[in-house]
Amino acid sequence: MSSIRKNPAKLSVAKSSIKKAGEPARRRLTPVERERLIVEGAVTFFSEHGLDGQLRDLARQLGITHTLLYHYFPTKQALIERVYTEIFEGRWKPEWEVLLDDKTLDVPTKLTKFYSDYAKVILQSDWVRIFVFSGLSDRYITDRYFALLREKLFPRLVRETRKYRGVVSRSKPSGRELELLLGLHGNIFYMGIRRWIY
Amino acid sequence: MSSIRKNPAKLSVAKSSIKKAGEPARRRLTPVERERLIVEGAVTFFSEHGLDGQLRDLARQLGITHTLLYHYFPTKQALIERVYTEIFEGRWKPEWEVLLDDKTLDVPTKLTKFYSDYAKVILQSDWVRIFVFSGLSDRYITDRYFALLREKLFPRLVRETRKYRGVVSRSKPSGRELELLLGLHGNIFYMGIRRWIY
DNA sequence: CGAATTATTGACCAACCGTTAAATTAATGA
DNA sequence: TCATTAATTTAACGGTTGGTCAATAATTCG
Repeated sequence: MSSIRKNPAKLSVAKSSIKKAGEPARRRLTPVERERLIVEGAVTFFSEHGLDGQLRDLARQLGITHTLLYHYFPTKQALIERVYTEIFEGRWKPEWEVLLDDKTLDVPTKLTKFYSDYAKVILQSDWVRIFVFSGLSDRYITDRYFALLREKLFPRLVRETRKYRGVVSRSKPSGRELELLLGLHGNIFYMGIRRWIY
Repeated sequence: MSSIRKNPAKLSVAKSSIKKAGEPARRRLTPVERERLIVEGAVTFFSEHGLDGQLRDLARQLGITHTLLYHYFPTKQALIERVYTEIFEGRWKPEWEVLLDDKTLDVPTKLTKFYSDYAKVILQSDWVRIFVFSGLSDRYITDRYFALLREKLFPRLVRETRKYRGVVSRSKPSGRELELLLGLHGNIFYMGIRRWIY
């Protein structure tokens, strides 16, 4: 694009006085505001361009220089980790756990309610695309998310489906049970793939 | 890793005579042999590292220099296109079309036979991963593959399912019919995702 | 208003990456 | 054995990329 690499030195003084009419007199945000903009912009950006997307492009899209990103996040990986907590932990609803633990509801009702709402959260472009991008590269995000599922979701689902089947065992999930859970989760997730990836 | 960037000049003469015992006396292959090795190596490499994988890494894995790749393929994109034809066109079996056109077999038999064999071809690590990698980036490969499906497969499947349902129309596939086909194809493909991506 | 604070930028670096051109050297045939 | 061919390597270039740091300027406050 631009073939100019180095500007003549000592242009800065003149520059501030020139200030083309079109330029919107850049405002200075508080750290909280700026960080918010960066994180939200990063979610969109990485979901479109993948986790290999370049910080300079992200910065340009945000209307800032890429060096400013380093004022808020020490490394690119740190920014990516923040994106993870924003999307995958931030959109996790603790009320799901409450719902599945509710002893006044019957199992089919609980599961239906849960999966309906869970699907709404998961079936979003940024969620699905970032998840797949990570699965294809270092799996940092997918592994962390499955750890979340294993801790907060799977035990409850195993307990509920056993209750429904009249099984009383409290032993670890069998291979078949895990298969069922992954399959269930996968079928929802696959709807996202079809919608957002091809 | 290696901090040495530039070797002292004029080492080449000495080098050939040194030739460490471990070095396997590099052989010179015919263009056909070498190209085979490159294409097969590229399939594995790109399926592991994505289409953004670096030619220098691919070359190192092949035991050659990356510039030699340019002796066989003018650009990186040309190599990727070759990988596409190798995997997605090369593994397409014309006998599938013959099978679906066979008028002596009933529809369920044909469809079962076809999908069983088709799944075997699709459910391979390199096939699935390269397909997804492409879907996430420029879609060059996925678009081309769906064009292949639209031309050689979908018309036959629409015809067969209509025959099975007793419908005689020869009109273009309805939205519901396309949905069915994509869903069928997608469910098989999703098994690959579960197995090879996360 | 003038000084202090700090959000933001410009310049720069080292490593990386696709690509090109020239030099080298293993194989072939006369 | 030696000249020819061409497979393969060495060298280098222009552009890109994550990251560093000193300089700049918008805002705040005494």
